Amino acid sequence: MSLILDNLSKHISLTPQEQELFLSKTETRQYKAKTILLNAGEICKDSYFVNSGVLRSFNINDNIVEHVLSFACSGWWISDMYSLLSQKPGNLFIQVIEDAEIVVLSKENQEILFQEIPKLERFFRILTENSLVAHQERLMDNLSLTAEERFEKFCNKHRDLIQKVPQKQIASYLGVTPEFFSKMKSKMLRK
Amino acid sequence: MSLILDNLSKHISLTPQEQELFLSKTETRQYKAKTILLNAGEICKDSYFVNSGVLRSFNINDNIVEHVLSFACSGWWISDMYSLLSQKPGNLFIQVIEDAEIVVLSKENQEILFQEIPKLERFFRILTENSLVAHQERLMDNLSLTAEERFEKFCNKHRDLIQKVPQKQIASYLGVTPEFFSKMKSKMLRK
DNA sequence: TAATTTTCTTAATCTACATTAAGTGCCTTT
DNA sequence: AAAGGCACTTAATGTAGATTAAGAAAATTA
Repeated sequence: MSLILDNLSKHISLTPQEQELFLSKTETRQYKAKTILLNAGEICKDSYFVNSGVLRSFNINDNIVEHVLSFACSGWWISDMYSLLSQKPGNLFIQVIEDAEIVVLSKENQEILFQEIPKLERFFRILTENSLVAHQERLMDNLSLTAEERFEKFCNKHRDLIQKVPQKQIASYLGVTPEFFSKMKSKMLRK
Repeated sequence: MSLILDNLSKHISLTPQEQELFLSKTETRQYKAKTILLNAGEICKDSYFVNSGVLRSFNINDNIVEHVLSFACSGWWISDMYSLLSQKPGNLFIQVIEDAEIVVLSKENQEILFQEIPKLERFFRILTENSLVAHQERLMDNLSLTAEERFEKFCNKHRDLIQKVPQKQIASYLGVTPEFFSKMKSKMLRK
C-alpha cells in the first residue's frame, strides 16, 4: 500500500477516487545521496514526502557554518515553509542524505487539490499544527536543556536516524560543534 | 472598529452576518497585570486575542527557572498550542504582563465556528503557518547568532515591547540570564 | 510615608562549549 | 593500489555566558 495515502488517512479519509486524484497530482522520483533538491536563494515550489531514504534541511551562515533545521525520513514531509508560503527566495537547502524515493507535490498542484478536495486543507493544517508544536518544544529545549540532555531526547525520538546521519549533522541539529559532540558522546558512553 | 475583525480581514473576508456570528461566539474581558490565564498542568480551553495590554507564555523548569516562549501585544493571538490541540495538560503558563483587554475564543466555540464559517479554517491555518515560520527562524537564530545579535533582531521586530516588559523577561526570551543581559546591554550602549 | 518586594546592576569566579590544530581511519575516485 | 577527501577523535587553549553574591533603584503594598 502507498505510504503517502496511509499518511493522509491518519487525519482525513479519502474516497478511492479522491486518492487517485491526489496521486495523479504528485510525482514519485528517485534521488541519490547528496543530491540537492532546493538551494538557498531559490523559491521553493514543492513539498517533499519521503517514501524511503533520509533528507535534511539546513542553512549556511556567512561563516560557512551549516545549521541543520530538520531531518526527514520515511513517512515525513519536508520543505522550506517560509519560501513555499511566501514564494520568496528562502535561505534553506534541502538535501538527500541517504538514497531516497520522494513523492513531490508542487505548490501549484497542492492548490488545485485544495479546490477539488477541501478536506486536504484540514490535513495540511494539522500537519502544520503538529510541526509548530514540535518546534516550540525544541525551542524551549534549546533554552533550558544542556547539550547532553538534548541529545538524549533526540535519541529517544529518532533512534533510527542515528545510524543513518553523519554525526556532525546531528551535532549541528543539536546546536553544538562536531568536536564537542564527539567528546560528549564518548563521555556519555563511559557511564 | 473592532481590532479582531480587522485582524480576520487580513486573510479572509467575512459578511456582516458572519462577523456578527463570530463576535457572538467570543467574550471580551479585562484583566489586571499579573493575572494568570492558564497554569501549567491545566488543559488549555481557549485562544486569546489581545486588544490592548501585553501577555506572555512561559514554562518553569524543575529549577524554578522561567523560560519565556512568547509575548503577545495588541493584535496578536496567544495560547498553549500543544495543550489546546491535544487537550492534554500542558506545561505553559499564560500571564498578563500589562493590564489587558482580551478577546477569548473557546476551543468549543472555535469548532462551532469552523462548521458555520469554513473560511475560518483557512484563517487559522494561515495563522499557524506564519507562527511556524517565525518559530523556525527563531530556532535557527538561537543556533547561529550571539545573544547580542539576537537582541538586536528582537529590538527591530518588537521595539514597542522593550518599554513594557521587565527586562529579565526579555533576557529569558533571548535565552540568557538577567545578569548577563544587563551587562550586555550596558556594553552595547557604550558604543 | 515607610516598609517590603521585585527588578536591575556590578563584579568576581566558574563552566559549558567553541576554536584551533593535529592525527587517524574510512570512503570515494582514479 | 594509490591518492585524495571527508568524518571522526583527541587535546590544548579561549570565550560567551552562567553562577554567586551583594548592593542600588524602582515598584508595590501597607
